[in-house]
Formats: sequence, structure tokens, C-alpha cells
Amino acid sequence: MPELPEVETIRRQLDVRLPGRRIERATVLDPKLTAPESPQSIEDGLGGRVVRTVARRGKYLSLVLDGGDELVLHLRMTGRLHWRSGSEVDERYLRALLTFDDGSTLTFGDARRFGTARLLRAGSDDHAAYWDGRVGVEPLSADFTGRVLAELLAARRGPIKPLLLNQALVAGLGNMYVDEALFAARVHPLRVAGGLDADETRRLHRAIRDRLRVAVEAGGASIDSYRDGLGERGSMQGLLRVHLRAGDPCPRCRVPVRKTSVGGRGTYWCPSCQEDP
DNA sequence: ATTTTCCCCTGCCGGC
DNA sequence: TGCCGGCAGGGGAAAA
Repeated sequence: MPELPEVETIRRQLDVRLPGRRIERATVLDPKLTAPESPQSIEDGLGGRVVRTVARRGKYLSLVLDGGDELVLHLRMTGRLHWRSGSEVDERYLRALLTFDDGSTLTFGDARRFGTARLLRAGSDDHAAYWDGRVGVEPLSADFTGRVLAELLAARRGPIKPLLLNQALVAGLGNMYVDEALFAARVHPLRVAGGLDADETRRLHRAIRDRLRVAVEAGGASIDSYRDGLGERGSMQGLLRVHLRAGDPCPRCRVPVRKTSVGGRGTYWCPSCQEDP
């Protein structure tokens, strides 16, 4: 599933290719992608525009256009963005297509059709209305300090894992990297968030940043449908320590990794390293 | 106010 | 071999 490292990998690839290119034509094949706005309206809004930069907020990817309009994309579960230098498009689950003035193309493929595309217009309240309260602190930014994490956890009575999955608090963590970060920090996923002591909070803060950095460096994890912006696999899947590894020996203590359900999400952890709450 | 449940959608996998 | 139920999960709305 595309989480922060996967989306950041795609962003970096697109940000050295798209800026300066003009969108010759936009085609939206699935009306659900742009709803409630119509495909026609989005196509008209994109045609002829030049991409200025490619940005990311949490798991959201934005093509910032000349004039300040912003095409916001979310890949959700199975979305894929694939840039090609030519117009030969081989995409099984194609939902949208951008053709640039030099003949290159960007496709949005998405087997399960959960992904979304919105066009935020400059000079309207689109930007504020869309972003307000949607995403919290960027975990790889300088803003995300140990103190900030401690403040987010303070007085929270719910378990730590669902809290870390809340995009409005920390932006970009998903099921996979939360499992990996909690393991690295030796914190059980069901611990009450506000009950972590100072040392545990500090370990968790470091673990989140470390795991995300390593994953970005590895180009993301291709555990199922994820491919990067050029259609290639990442290599983080081989570096996962507990996620999807039920029954395998814990890399730290050799006790078999276990799987349970937390907040309705498949959750992997080491019963020895991550003490019961 | 915060936390939990449900739903969207389709490929895949195990069981029979 | 083929059918079928269950599972996967990001996020947002609805319910608790």
C-alpha cells in the first residue's frame, strides 16, 4: 500500500520530469475518480496547463500548475502513477491519463478504484477547504520533534496504533510503517497512547523517522501492487521486520512474530520485544 | 469530544 | 477445475 515513503518516491521521480511540461490533453475514464466534480470539468481545467512542481503532503501527491491551481491525487490502496517518455500506454486498470506536449504520458491506474483526484482552484477557498484539518505534522520534517509527539500523545486514552494511523495528527503513516515503527521502538500496538513514558516516547519518535527514512532510501515497499513512478518495484519489502511476517523469528530475539487485529487492521508484533500493555 | 464501526471496490487465496 | 466466502486496508462519514 502506498504510504509516505512510496508516495515520496513517486514525487521525487515526477518532480524531475514533469515541471515545465505542458498538459496537452487530460482524459478521465472513471467518473468516480473526480467525483463530485465531473470528468469534463477536470479535463477542461487541466488542458493547456504547465506543471510547476510536484509536492506531497502525507500520502497526498499534488501537481502544482502555473497560476496556482493544484491537482491533488491520492492512491489509497491500489493506485499507481506511471510516467512514460512515450505515448504507448500499457495500463490494465487505467482511470485517467495526462498527455504532455512532448509526447510523454502520466497514467493513473487503480484496480480497486479507491483513489481520488481533485482540482483545487487558485483564488477560491478550495485550498483551505480541502486541506484544513486533513493532514497533521510531516514526520520527516523538522517540525516533528520528540516534544511534538509527546504533546500529541498526552491525555489520549486510545491505543497507540490507531492514533498513529490518524492522518490529522501525523501525516503519512499507514498500517505497514506503524507496525515497523512500533516494533523498532519496542512498544506494543495496544498500549494506551497517553501512557507512554518519556523514554518510550523518545524511542517511538526516533523509530518513526528512522523507518520512514530507510523506506524512502529503499524506494518504498512493493508488497503487492505498489510500483514507483516509472513502473519499477521498491526494495523495502525485504527490509520489513515484522509486517506480513507472522510465524517468522523476530530479528531481535527469535521468538515467532505474531499477528492480531487492532482497530480492524492486521497487526504484526513480537510478543517478547513488545511487552503486553 | 473523542473513539469505534461501517462502507467503498476488486483481486486474491484457501477451502471444499 | 471451479465456485464462494472471507480478507485486505486508506480515509471519510456515520454511529456510539
